[in-house]
Amino acid sequence: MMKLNPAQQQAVTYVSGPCLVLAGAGSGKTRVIINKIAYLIQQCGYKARHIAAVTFTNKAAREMRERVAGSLGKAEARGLRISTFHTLGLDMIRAEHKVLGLKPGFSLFDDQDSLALLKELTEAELLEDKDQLQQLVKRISDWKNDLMLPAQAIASARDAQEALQAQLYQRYREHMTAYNALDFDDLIMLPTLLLANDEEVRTRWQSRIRYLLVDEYQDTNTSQYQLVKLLVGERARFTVVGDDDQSIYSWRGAKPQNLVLLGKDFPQLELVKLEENYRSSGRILKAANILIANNPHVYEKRLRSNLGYGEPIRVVSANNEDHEAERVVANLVRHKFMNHANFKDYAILYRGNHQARIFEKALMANRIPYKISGGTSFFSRSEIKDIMAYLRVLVNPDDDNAFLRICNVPKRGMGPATLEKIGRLANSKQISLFAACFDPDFERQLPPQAAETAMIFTRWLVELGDRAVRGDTLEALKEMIRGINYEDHLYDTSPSPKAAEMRMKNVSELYRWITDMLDGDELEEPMTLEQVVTRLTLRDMMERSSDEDEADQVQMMTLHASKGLEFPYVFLVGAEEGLLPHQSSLDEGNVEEERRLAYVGITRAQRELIFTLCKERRQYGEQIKCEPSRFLLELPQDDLEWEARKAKPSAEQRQQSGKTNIAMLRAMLNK
DNA sequence: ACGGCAAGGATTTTT
DNA sequence: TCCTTGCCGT
Repeated sequence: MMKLNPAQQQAVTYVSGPCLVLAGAGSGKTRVIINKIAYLIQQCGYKARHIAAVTFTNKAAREMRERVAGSLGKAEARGLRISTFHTLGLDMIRAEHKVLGLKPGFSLFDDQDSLALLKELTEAELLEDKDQLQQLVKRISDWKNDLMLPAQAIASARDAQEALQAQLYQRYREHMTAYNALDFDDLIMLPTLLLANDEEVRTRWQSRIRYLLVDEYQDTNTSQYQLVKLLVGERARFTVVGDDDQSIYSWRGAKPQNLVLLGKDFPQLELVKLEENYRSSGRILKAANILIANNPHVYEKRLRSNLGYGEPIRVVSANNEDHEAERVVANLVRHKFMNHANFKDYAILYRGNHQARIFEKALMANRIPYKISGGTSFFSRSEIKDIMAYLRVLVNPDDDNAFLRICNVPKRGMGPATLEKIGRLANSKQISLFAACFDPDFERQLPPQAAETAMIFTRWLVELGDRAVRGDTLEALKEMIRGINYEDHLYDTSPSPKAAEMRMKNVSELYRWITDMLDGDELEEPMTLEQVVTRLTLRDMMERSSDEDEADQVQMMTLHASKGLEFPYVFLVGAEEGLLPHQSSLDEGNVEEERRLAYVGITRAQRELIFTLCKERRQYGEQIKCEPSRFLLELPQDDLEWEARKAKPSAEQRQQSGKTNIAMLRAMLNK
């Protein structure tokens, strides 16, 4: 409390009504949330179990949980609810599963699972276009985010295309119900609809959560905001923290307009701006402010630096992308040597994952340790999906998707022909594949050999599942991995023994997470296998031992992934038209989000910022000429140091940039 | 069941 | 260009 600035203090102590904290980059918003939770408990008489804080990422939730535990002590923090939106929804669904008509032990489908199911459903239709499949996925997600059930979607369809999509939405829903499965969007939609329609449930949750805090509010979508509104009710005791300038997920349904909506829905809203920045040098902040001023704003905000003015921002140009990577590495090495810095003080930020490869190559060639965050995630590796599918079947045998994945992996002679027959039986009786294997007709409709293998397998699973639920979960798990000879399977199917080894290491890693979660620790309660499986699908695993965090490695990630982080020295690479304002965003006329993305990147830097760009770049096999990003031209040129390599913007380009600014200003005034 | 080859696609991806 | 996907042949 002592160390808060006046604005932060106001944000913390205003508790009598709805509160919006506009928190600029690096303005100490997490601190405000932590302090506010403590203030609510210690000064305002709130019980910890009546307070909930929601974030978007598990990482953010975990960090918050740790910091609160550190400042409050374990006893006082007991019962405090700090989770992601999705985990909160999951908890609510679990508590209310009877009302929702769900059997306990339901499966959670991740995006890939849902996509696979939809693919299957659309195969019968004349929807062969993969583009149309993508559209369908998006449409269903949109419907769910707008809290529309299939019946409403069908009723409100405006054309044949939409009507077909609505029909498929309904079939999708039916299949999910049959599998006893939910997808990510359901985790928000179902609790929200339940609260909206059931007064008893609503008042129960409103009395359970009496103060609500929301982090990264600008990233909420419609249903998430509805959930917030329903949870806080008339009393409206809540604080949301957000920054419209850091809204970079609108392509995923985030509605930064929710910030404006909040003022309309709650006229008594208290607005607090955090404009003091504790992260970056004055020059970096000035650049960021000037850049983002090109976007229209509902709430004006200007970050002030507490630190010195700092070094000039450099713009390094290269002939092509290989040269770009070389120059970054050369600059980095020289800089590190002159400043006695560590590798982990440097970040290379880029727009698209594909850009990473070339930098990876250059770093490797120079024996520089690096770490790439993001990219193909742990959970999309096939070996992890396999084991997860096994676990899902143990917990929920009706999960046909998971069952299909594992029944012949490793190969046990349950090939397509057998499955086809089981599928037909299951279909005719309206039961799951697994249940079909226990049907009285099962043995009559299958060749003896096939029936035999299927029965041995399913009975083995039942036995394992029983054991896992009854008590010795760990033993059951161990036996399962041993029982399927998974290690042999990996060696059989991997291109090299080395790859198999890697994959087995991943499996062991997963196994370790599972055991940790089953056992629990001082911050987390022990979980049941059922809980472990859903939490893992939500990517919410316990912190693995921190040997990686300590390592001295150059940090590489996309601009999106960098949000919330900070680094002493930042290379923002590929600052070119078509790449940083990405071409597809230009096509859609959404430069503003790209500008925010650049803003996020710039404000990651604490001490120094270096942009790089190429004169030409190979794209889809052909060389294309590159122009400097318009964002570079929007920055204060006095603070930029263009590296002489003859890529200075021409007078014509400056003129162009000036024109667009005027056009934008006009657009703003017209609004 | 698996390797070979052609075609197609190539932002971002908190859960 | 270079990766993934899917189809086809053995």
